[in-house]
Amino acid sequence: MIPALKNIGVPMPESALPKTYNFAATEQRLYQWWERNEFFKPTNDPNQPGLNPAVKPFVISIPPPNVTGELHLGHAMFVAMEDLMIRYHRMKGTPTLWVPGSDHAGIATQLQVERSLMREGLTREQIGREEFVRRAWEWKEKYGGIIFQQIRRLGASCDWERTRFTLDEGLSHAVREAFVSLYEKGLIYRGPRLINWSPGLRTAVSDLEVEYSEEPGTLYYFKYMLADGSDEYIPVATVRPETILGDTAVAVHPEDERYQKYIGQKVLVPVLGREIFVIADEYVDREFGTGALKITPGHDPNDYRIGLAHGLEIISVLDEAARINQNGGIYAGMDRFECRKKLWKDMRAAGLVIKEESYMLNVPRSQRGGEIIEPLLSTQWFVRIQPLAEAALEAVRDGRVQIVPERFTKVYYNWLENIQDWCISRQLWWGHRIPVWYCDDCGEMTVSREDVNACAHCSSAHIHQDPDVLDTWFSSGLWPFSTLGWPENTPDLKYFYPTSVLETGYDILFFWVARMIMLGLEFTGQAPFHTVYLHGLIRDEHGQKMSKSKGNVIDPLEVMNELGTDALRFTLLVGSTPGNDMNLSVKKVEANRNFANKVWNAGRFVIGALDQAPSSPKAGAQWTLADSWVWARLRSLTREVERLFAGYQYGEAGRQIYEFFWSEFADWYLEIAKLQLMEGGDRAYYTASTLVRVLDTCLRLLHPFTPFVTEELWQHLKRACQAHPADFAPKGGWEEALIAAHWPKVQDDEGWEVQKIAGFTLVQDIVRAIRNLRAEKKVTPGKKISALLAADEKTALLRSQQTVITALAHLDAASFQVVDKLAEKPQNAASVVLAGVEIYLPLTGMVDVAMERTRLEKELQEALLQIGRLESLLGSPFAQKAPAAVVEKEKEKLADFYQTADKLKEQLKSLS
RNA sequence: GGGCGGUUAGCUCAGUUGGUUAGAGCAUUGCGUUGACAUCGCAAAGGUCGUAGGUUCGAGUCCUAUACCGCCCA
Repeated sequence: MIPALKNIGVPMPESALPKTYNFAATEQRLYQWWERNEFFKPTNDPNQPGLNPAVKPFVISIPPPNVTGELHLGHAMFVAMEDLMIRYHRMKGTPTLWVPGSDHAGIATQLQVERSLMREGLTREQIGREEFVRRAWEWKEKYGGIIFQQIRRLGASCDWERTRFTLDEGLSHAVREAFVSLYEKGLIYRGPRLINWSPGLRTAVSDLEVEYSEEPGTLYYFKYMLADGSDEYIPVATVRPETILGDTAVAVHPEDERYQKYIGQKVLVPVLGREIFVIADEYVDREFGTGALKITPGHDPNDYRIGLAHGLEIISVLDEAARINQNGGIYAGMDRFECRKKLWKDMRAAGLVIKEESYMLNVPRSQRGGEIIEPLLSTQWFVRIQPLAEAALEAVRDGRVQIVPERFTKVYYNWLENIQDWCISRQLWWGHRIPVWYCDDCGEMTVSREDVNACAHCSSAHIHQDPDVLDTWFSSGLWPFSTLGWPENTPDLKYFYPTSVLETGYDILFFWVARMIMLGLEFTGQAPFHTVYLHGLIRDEHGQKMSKSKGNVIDPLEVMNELGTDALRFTLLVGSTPGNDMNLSVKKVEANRNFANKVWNAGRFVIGALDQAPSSPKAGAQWTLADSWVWARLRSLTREVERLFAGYQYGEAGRQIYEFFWSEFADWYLEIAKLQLMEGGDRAYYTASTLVRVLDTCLRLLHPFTPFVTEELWQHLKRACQAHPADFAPKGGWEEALIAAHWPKVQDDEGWEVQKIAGFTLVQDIVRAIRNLRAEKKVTPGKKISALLAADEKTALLRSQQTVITALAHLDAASFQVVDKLAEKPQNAASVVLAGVEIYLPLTGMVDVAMERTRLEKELQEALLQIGRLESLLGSPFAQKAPAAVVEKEKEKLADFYQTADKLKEQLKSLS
């Protein structure tokens, strides 16, 4: 169903087509035209009368970009991929919905607003929470639309009327519902845990937001003196001396003979002099360091676990800014790294230092700021993730969700099988505030979907809401259904959920995809999509990560400005394979800009060709060899594209369309069409018809890749055809727009194709051979020469193709001759043999007999080589074991080479 | 430590049920412009498909081992 066109201007200018495709004058105009004519809206809309609920829609939720983010190639990639899928399904006639939206991006946005405050000399603490949030919204209103405009430039055919934002009322409602519902089920809890603390941002972050980087550091060896006053000590090694201040045990392996005697004894914490026990734990690696391990449960995840197991005291020695707190005695107030130096110095003075060693550290750094993350004991909110994870694992295991490429399923399993509870509270101001109120009187918590004024337990009005907000990914995790209206059972949710494909980069498989599956299953009972398609990351042309500091960033907007959106899209789509990173260079985009121009010019030619076609044919179609060939090839291409699309092989499909369009349709058929048009009459009529059909089909196949140039050209084509009395309309007539035109139908071969393709291939080979020979003999391209072909059983075929061969090989038609056999070889002729066809180019005065002999001998040798190869192949078990068709093919080749060799021998004889 | 990916032409990459002379774009070389396109055309050169084994009539493609590069998890 195509929406009716409103009368709001034509989609193209009236003037004749320019020689070069002008993307700058096209893209915006077409985009607006599509959007205004509601081509981006689903054709079967549950909010409109006449919904057919039985028709299954195709739905994608956009991976929401940061609301104040700027377009980068990652966006360009997902837009290109998703728009391709959307356009394809739309053309197939499926009701299609692509839901756009953006993410409030807690940390990123808050930082931006803080930065702008800083320019006014303000901090967020100074202006207070309420004012800060107000300003953040202001910021969002001001800059939040930019990313959408940029995504529009990429040609994204989203339904913009359904645009969502994670902090919208509806989505906030969904977040509340999700939080409270999980809490009520006991799947959300609050408590002190060792979490990852970002001292710069002053907030907790989740495990996923920590990245580990290998960095050179030092392993510090020192003495843990026994508390009994003896000189004995246990040597201990650490990479973080400042945490010594928080040590609450020294652990050794229970079977370690060196230290067994100390187990249960007390040792003294350096400088502080605190007494702590020596404990035994199998976790200790006897080979590492000294084999004795200091235990700091307050500042190391592994120590934390040991601490819990042994009931050790947990001492936190760092504050929110990672400065030493009062537990650090004389070091209180010092920065963590400063303290490290000072303490070590003091220990050295105290004679406790043994040695230092260079050591490769695994430093936890913030994914956001890059600062060193501190494991810190802190009271936070967590999602008890195991039950959710198990359901999410099952959904992939039993195939309800399919991950493409398949290898990522293993990564997915591995992560979910070892998942830790998810810390969801953030000490930020920009985000969904945690819907929990604490009572100042009775101390109880009130967890509520609605804002409350009184404690649910004692009715006290002395309550305060939890100051923290939720991890942005908590709201993103609800995205596929919250954007459709959940928790309300809206018509959109009923009809469009579950969505179809979730397309994104593999780098957020855990952050986002896994969480959507978990939360989707939990809240809707259904997997939020049936397929996860993961694309790779985009790097520079040498595989380096793009970064501002390296200066190798390619700005998609600049590329689009210079080379056009279609060129960029085609490059991203065709240059990548699922799940693999791609290296992008502007050179590649240029090549594809050229392709868009090629399409444009082929289109200009076809449109011009209409003038040469009579208004109606006198008789039924008499297809030429070229007509049949191009048609057969096109149908084969259509089948291939369909097959590849079904397997998410979009890149390969694009390459094949490119290949066909340029190397077959433009290079060969168009050239032959010129000849056929010149014949006039029915020949011209049917040629024009073929040109239109092939171009039309190609534009359809290409449209999901390069929407702009194809739509523009197609509109021109349609208009030109309609102006022609014959119309040449495709089956079913011309649709309003290519974006809503039907996708080419796959058709099976009818039997005649193989022979036509073989015949035409021979013509191509002969033309190429002649061109080759001419180039070799330095015959100027303009010069028409005569040719003589001896073609045996191919004679009739080649005679019928005389016009084609002579024109494409620049031969003199009058003296072109195809004969069955030659009684006598022509003298002074350059010759070549090809699939049993002898080709002679009489080049009087230009043929050096000796050189000709050498060349022919070389060719003969090659033929004999092949004969040898094929004979031994066919003499081997291959002949019995390989499928008959494969064997037959080889036999035919052998026969051809026999013929060729014989003829070469004769030619050589006649030369002497 | 575990897992995954890559290794194919000078560069960047395709090559998905194994089918027998391995493809493209860019770069290089030669020739060429009076109407589709110089954002082009015609032609040329360029590869023991990382290495070593194995399976098979047949391996770039499947299996095993291994080297190097990269990524993810711990």
